[in-house]
Amino acid sequence: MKSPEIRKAVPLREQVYAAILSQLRSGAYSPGERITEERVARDLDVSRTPVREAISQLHQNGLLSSRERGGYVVPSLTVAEVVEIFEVRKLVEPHAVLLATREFGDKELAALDKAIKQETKAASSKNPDSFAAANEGFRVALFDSLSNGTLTGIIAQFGHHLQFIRMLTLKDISLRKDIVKRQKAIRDAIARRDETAAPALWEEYLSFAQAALVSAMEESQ
Amino acid sequence: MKSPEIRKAVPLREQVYAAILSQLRSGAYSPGERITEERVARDLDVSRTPVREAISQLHQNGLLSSRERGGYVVPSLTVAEVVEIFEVRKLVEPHAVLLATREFGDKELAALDKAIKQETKAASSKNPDSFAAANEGFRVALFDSLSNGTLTGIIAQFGHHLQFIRMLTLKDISLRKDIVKRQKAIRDAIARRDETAAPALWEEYLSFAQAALVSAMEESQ
DNA sequence: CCACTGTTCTCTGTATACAATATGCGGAAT
DNA sequence: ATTCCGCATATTGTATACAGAGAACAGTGG
Repeated sequence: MKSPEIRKAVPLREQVYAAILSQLRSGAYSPGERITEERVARDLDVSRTPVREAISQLHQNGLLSSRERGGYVVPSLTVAEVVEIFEVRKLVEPHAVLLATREFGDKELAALDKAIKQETKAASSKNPDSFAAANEGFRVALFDSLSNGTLTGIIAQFGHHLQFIRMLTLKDISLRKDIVKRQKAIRDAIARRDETAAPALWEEYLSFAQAALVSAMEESQ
Repeated sequence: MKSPEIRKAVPLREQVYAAILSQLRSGAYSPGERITEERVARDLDVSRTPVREAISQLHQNGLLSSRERGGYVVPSLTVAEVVEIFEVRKLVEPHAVLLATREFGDKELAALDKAIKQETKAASSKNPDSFAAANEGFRVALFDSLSNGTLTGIIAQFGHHLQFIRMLTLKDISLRKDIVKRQKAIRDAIARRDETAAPALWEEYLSFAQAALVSAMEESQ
């Protein structure tokens, strides 16, 4: 028997996906800029084929806009679109939290606690990246293990967009602390199986996050 | 000036997508069967490249399941999954109907009427295909022109699944007539801008459709 | 100086070739 | 007879080659 190495070679297309995504988040491409397969392929020193597949998936996930006659461009998210996303999140995610209050056991609560601990640790850091990662970890811990797979799939889609827009607000340290406080309250409501409070708290949290995001976007104009 | 011909060549990948989809719906592939790129490519007499892209999109839309070590298989929809989908639809679509009551003008109502007329015509036909198409037309007329693009995108995703499961129930002619009656009532509620009745009627309709579907699936076991 | 047109160049869409890996079968050894 | 090993094959992943559509641009005629 071979040693328990990583038997699963990571497909190039996924590495390319991650690479483009990280470049998008870091702002290496500016909104409206055209993304060409050839250039990405040269930059990453792979052939066009995996690049093409990665770009296609990015597009399916809403992280790249398609041009009229083929090709893709970096999307620019408007305030109106952010509001749209949050409207839908408020429709869907509170119900997911309700499921969590019904379904979560010790293991899931522990995952939540772990994410909250990481957020707490990262809350005062100068660089918001680690907090953003912990924040995403909380989302995953909360939504990814629910029984309704269709629901988790849709919520995961929002996550793709969030990777983009989250960074706009998380520079503010007092805001981060507020987020952690709210998430702790939600965790406790889930722990005591409070089917009324937990979804309501999450909806409040969404409204709060939406307001912070919108004002941050309007300022940065 | 040139004549207004169709300047937009339909990409092969989209033709392939449509071809596979139609074969899936017609039951040419049985659930659990493996789909190989080469076979589809041979059948349609194109190269593997567009086939590969079409299959990838089918998978992203949930119409093909991925296997553990690469490859795809025809998914088999269980009753539990159908219930999941309808749970989420009931969460999202009534709100979309609410938007419709606020936003629809004469043009959108006319589109609804046209779809209802086509459904009426097809209601008594022996073969359910034309009714299924008209039913999808109603969905498009109702949901595709709303202001919240994120919402319409998510609802469109459900449509992909519906293409599969709709056929299970539409053989029943009296059921079709019931559907048309309900959709007329919803159209009227939207026309008189009844923001309470229209979403509620749509939710009832969903519960009704869900029940019909579940019992049809349990019978066909 | 402006408009038109032909050319060139860039980019995507599609095909094909090559590589790597799983899969299934058959034979040999115990 | 059964199990294990190895080989042949099937299938996906990646690279490269080729074709066609637009876009930019320069040159020419008005």
